[in-house]
Amino acid sequence: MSLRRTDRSLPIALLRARETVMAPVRVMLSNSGISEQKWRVIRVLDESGPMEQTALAHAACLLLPSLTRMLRSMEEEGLLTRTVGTDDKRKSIVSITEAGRKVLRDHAGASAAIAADLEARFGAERLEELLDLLEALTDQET
Amino acid sequence: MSLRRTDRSLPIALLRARETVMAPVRVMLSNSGISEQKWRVIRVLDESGPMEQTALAHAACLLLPSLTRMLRSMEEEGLLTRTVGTDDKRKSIVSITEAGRKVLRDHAGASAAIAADLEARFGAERLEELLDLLEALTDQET
DNA sequence: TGAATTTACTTGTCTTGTTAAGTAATATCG
DNA sequence: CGATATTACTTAACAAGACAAGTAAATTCA
Repeated sequence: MSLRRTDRSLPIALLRARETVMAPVRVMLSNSGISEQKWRVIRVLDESGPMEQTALAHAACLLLPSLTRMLRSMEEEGLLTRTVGTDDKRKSIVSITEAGRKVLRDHAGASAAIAADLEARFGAERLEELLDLLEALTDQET
Repeated sequence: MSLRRTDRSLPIALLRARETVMAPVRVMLSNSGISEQKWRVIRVLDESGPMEQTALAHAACLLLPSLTRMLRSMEEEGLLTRTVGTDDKRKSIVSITEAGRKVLRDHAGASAAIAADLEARFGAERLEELLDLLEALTDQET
């Protein structure tokens, strides 16, 4: 009963692939003062509109405690707002602000350039294939 | 210049896929008292033999400062040993111990079962295809 | 209706991620 | 040879990951 070679272990392969892909993104983000996690939060909010924290945490791949702390500082920075749910007062609805959208706009060009470079070097077709497989895998075990 | 849909963003797709795949692994590891990161370290050491910290950090996808801290506690737990390099005294060579190997053996069965379950549900062929694409992606930008 | 659950966060604690700065050993270059 | 890099870690400080416990607002159900 022996273990798989680490480069054929899916969790490890996913992690290594992500580290590779993130390298240029980290450079971009370090020039913006925003963390990788906050970048995901505002992207999800911009894409999906105002949403509850639980849904936001799930979509941005964050745990609720981490999100709670981040939202506090992001609210102070003016990137988003939180309002108590009208129907259900336990919920808090998070919305992106214009300042938040500006951060996205300010880096959309660099972000697109990084994606385009990857697509050119890895191949558009293989990239689509990979994204399809990843999406299928994620949908697998909901 | 707009951003890619988050489920078509490779960094985010990789992260989401990994979260999905890791769920059962986390359950297994929580029953062992060992963290996901320490699990990677002993797997790499078992696979590749004694190695320097820089190489180990790279192979296990950890930053050196994180590794430094982890190695201290793992050494105390008896999972591995560190020796100063003979030729170059800056280097420290890390080796897995018998106790470390025992941790691997103790969970190899559960680990293989999780991998087999995934393979069965996702399909062996698609899994190989996905691993090939991930490996190609990782090799892309060395 | 009201006691017991469940849900949606929040807080606390500890480990790990991340960046910058520090230290000691080795390599390089004038 | 000796001053100056460079390399291989280590330490420090703060953000984020992870798990457990806490709180307040719904929901369920006897």
